[in-house]
Formats: sequence, structure tokens, C-alpha cells
Amino acid sequence: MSLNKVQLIGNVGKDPDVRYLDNGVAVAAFPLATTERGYTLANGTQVPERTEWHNIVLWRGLAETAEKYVHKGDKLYIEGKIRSRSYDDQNGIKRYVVEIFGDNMEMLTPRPVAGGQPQQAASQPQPSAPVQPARQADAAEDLPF
Amino acid sequence: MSLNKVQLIGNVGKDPDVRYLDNGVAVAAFPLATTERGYTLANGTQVPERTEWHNIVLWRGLAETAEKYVHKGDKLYIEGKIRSRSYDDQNGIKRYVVEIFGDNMEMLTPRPVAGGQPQQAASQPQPSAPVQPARQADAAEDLPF
Amino acid sequence: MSLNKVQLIGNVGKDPDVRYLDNGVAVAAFPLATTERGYTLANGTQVPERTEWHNIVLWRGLAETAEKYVHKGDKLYIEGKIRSRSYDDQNGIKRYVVEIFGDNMEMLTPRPVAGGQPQQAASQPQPSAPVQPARQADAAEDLPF
Amino acid sequence: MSLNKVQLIGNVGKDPDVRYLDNGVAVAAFPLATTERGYTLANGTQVPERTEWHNIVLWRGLAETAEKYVHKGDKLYIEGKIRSRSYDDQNGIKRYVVEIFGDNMEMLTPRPVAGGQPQQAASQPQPSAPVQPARQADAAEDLPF
DNA sequence: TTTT
DNA sequence: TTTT
Repeated sequence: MSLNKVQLIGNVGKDPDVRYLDNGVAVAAFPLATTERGYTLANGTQVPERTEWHNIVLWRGLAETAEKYVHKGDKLYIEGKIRSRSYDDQNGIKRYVVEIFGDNMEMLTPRPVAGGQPQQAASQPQPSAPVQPARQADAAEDLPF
Repeated sequence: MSLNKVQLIGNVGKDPDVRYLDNGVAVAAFPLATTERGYTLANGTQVPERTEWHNIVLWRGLAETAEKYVHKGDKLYIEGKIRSRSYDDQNGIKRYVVEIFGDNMEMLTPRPVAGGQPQQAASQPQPSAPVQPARQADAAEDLPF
Repeated sequence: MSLNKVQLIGNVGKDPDVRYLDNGVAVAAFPLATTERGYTLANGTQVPERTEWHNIVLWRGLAETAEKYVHKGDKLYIEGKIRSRSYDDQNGIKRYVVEIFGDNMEMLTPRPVAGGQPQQAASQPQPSAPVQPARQADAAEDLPF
Repeated sequence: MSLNKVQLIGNVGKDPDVRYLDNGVAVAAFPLATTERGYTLANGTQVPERTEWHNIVLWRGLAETAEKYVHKGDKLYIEGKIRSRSYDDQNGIKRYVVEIFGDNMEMLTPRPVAGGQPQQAASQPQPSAPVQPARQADAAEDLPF
């Protein structure tokens, strides 16, 4: 009965910070910037360009993919959900942070072809483990209708 | 490097047609209507309301949930992807159809409480198998940052 | 080159707080709850249900529609963007807040028919001003292809 | 009470076909390809890569932007709605086509800097008319809360 | 008919 | 802290 979905296309502000939990689960965090173009109102007021920074958090396979292939400056598509959490900062003050827990990622920065001359339509990394979580085998079946 | 995503909120046109493949996989199909409000153009032209019918196809657990809980007239949120396919009709003419393969569904029609008086925030069916595909256990972990 | 999009289906936590700027522009604010079902991990760990509260902000016509038709408990679809801002609280401490600036809203709570008996496909309020921002007149034209 | 939304990231199959209606309104049409990676099922079955072709239709300012800046091979983000229509083909047979009427577009192919040496983070065209439809002036205002 |  |  509920939907909490975020979709971002933006630029990575820093190389991902990737950590491994005791159980071996990878978690990656990095900032992603989305920028709205500035524009001029009917009354002549200039509304300047505005950048929003999003705290991206990825888990497991996506975190490992980010560790290998995502770098500062890259353009990414991230799909996920909004998650708030609080923590006590070093002064013992309760802080709130809003994060985007990503469950789908597409890398939009073309990569140069390894060993070849760079070209416009460069090949992307093809991780052996799929970037996306488990899919349904729907393409493998004929429809019974 | 690609995204193919559809999100619909609309009304179910017919009870789902659910079939089981030889390997036991369930597939459900039903039409879903989305309606745009009509409006009036600046020049006075009336643009009438318009209904679009979408061919929804669900697989596996979602198909089984639809078989149990989805009925004609229900309001649904469906998220999925666009899929085209062709088939030969009974006259041997090649036909094309566009379908929405759903991978997330939320039921938006309130259900009356079984055995109680209906109330505004009515309970939804709570299938023992989750409506959504596998999730990451991200809620179970503390962040290492 | 950027996308900042949020889509929520959830329940309104309080009646909207609607204010009018000096220039007559309406602004509405209210909390919206989205709830994830709890689930059980493969290792038996129970991940409890979890509710996320979103600070919704609407402007102009949408704010006026909210003032008239949105109430605590209602189910809404909200589409918009993530917006962070900081302010100084009453103790002079800088606080950060993340808001969802909505630019599309659909009301998902069926309304009883005025003066009639409630029915499944109940009518929604039909504000004279459209709920959505300006649309293109694309439905009024025949395609030249 | 309805939502009909499509979001695509894909590659343009042909230069846009742009026409002008008698009233001066521009309409652009072009195919966009989205490709799903192939994968291997648990039982060893290979599900091959699969490409879906979408018929994109843009109106007015977006059509004019496409005419100027969109070319075969470009990667685009397109947001819009699904629209079906029928027409009689040259043999008088009724044909159905499903189109995506786009209302938001982001160009994801980096452009070489005019007059400079190409670089990874190349500048995008900056049309004088904004790519997006009218926006609310929400960034220009302080919140009254 | 695109792209990786 | 990114990018155009």
C-alpha cells in the first residue's frame, strides 16, 4: 500500500567509500549531485542554477560494482528509496541524515575501450556478476495467452 | 546503460486471466485503464477525457497474488517494463502487441475488514509470500559510516 | 543532464498547513508516511515493518488543492523532487531538513458520493483549476506521421 | 486518480523526423532502443540480450530541441506517457501503434567542446529555450514554515 | 534502427 | 563534493 521511490541522474562527488560488515556484506557510500538549470521568471527575476547533494548508499553486489567501476565525476542513474536515520555526532548531539538506498544503478559515463583507441560509443565494464538484483526469467518463456 | 520503466496507477478492466506453464510458473494477464482528465485549451478547444488501456502481464509470485487478490474494478499501482511481441492471429496475420511486464504491484483499493465494520484505513490482504521480489536485507544492518 | 525525481504513495499524517506568501502564492506542507512491510531473512532474522516520514511541500495550485481536499489519513500519490535546506532553530543551532517539493499529486482515497450511497468507484473531487501544471495540447492534434 | 508514466534511458535509432503542423506546432518522432543484458538462469539456460524499440513522439519546444540536438546514436533520458493509436495502412488494414509521448528529455551523450579539444566532461548544448516545460518559481521563494 |  |  506504499511506494517510496527515488530516481536520480547526477554526478558522483567523491570516490565511493566502501566498507565490509563483519558478515562480509559490502556497503558503499558516496555523494551524488543533481543540478537544476537556472531560469528567468516572467517578472525578470533570475533564479540561479541549484545543486542538490544526495547521500547514496549501496549494498552487496551494487556496492562491489561501485567499488570497482564508480569514480568521482562519473554520471550515474540511481534508483532506490529515501531512508532517514539519526546518529549522535562527536559532540553527542543527535543528528539526522537522509540517505538514498539504491537498488538499481546504471553507469552513464562512457568508458574508453581497453587497448583500443577511445571512441564515442565506448564499451562499458561488463561485470561477471549482474549489476541488478535477481530478475525473473520472464524472457525465457513463451506467453500462454 | 539502459532503463525501461513504466509506472501506472489505474483500474483493472477484467479479472486476471491466470495460467500455469508446464514448469509450474504462474502468469497473469489483465487490462488496466489509466484516464487523463479532459481540459480546455487557451483557444477554447475542449480536449476530452481519454482512457488508455494497458496489457499487464505478471509472473510467478506476483501472478499468484493477482489470482488471489486482484479483481475487476480494483485500483492498482503497477511498476514494470514495456515489452513488445508479435504473434500470428487466427487468420495467419502477424499482429503486434505491447505489454507491461510488471515487477512490483501495490493494491490501492481498500478492503473491508473481515467480520468487522468497514473503516477508512482498512486492512489489505497480507499474503504470506511477499508481493515484491527478493529484497536486500539492508534494514537489518547498522551502517558502518 | 540531471534528474531528481521522487514518487511516493503514502498516508497523510496531518492536515496540510497552508500559508500564503505576500505575493499571494500558496504553500502547503504536511507529512506523508510510507511503510515497508516487515520480512524474515534467510537466517531467520525478523526485519520489522518500517515507516518513513516525508516532509511534503506543495506550491500554488497544488497547495490550494491540498487545502481543499487533502486530509489527515488520506492516501496520496506525490511526485516531485528532493530539496534540502537549512535554517536556524530557536536555539540558534543550524538545522537541516529534507523536503519533497511535489509537482504532481493524485488522491487515492475514494470519496463518498455527495448525497448518494457510497460505492466502489466513488467520484473524486473535480477542482475547477486542474490539479496538474500546464499540459501540452498533444491530445488535440492528429499526428503528421 | 491515474498515473501513466514511462521513463527510458536508451539510444536513438535514427535522426528525429520533425514536422510542423499548420498551426506551427513542431512534432518530432524517432525510435529509441533500450537493451536488457542477457543472463544465465539457475538451470543453465542462457537468456540472450534483448532490445526493445520505443516510438518516441515529442511536441513543441521539446520537438524543436530534438531537431537541433538529438542525433542517431545519442543516449537520452525520456520521460512521458504511453499512448496507443490506430491508423489505416496503405492496404487499408487497421494498424495499431504504441508511442511514448515525451514531456521531459535529458541528453546523456557528452558533446565535444566547440573549438576546444574534446574532453571527458564535455559541455552540453545550452538551448536558449529551456528543454523542460514551465516550472514553478519555487526556488525563488523562502518557505514560510 | 541504437548501444554495450 | 560533481557536472554543464
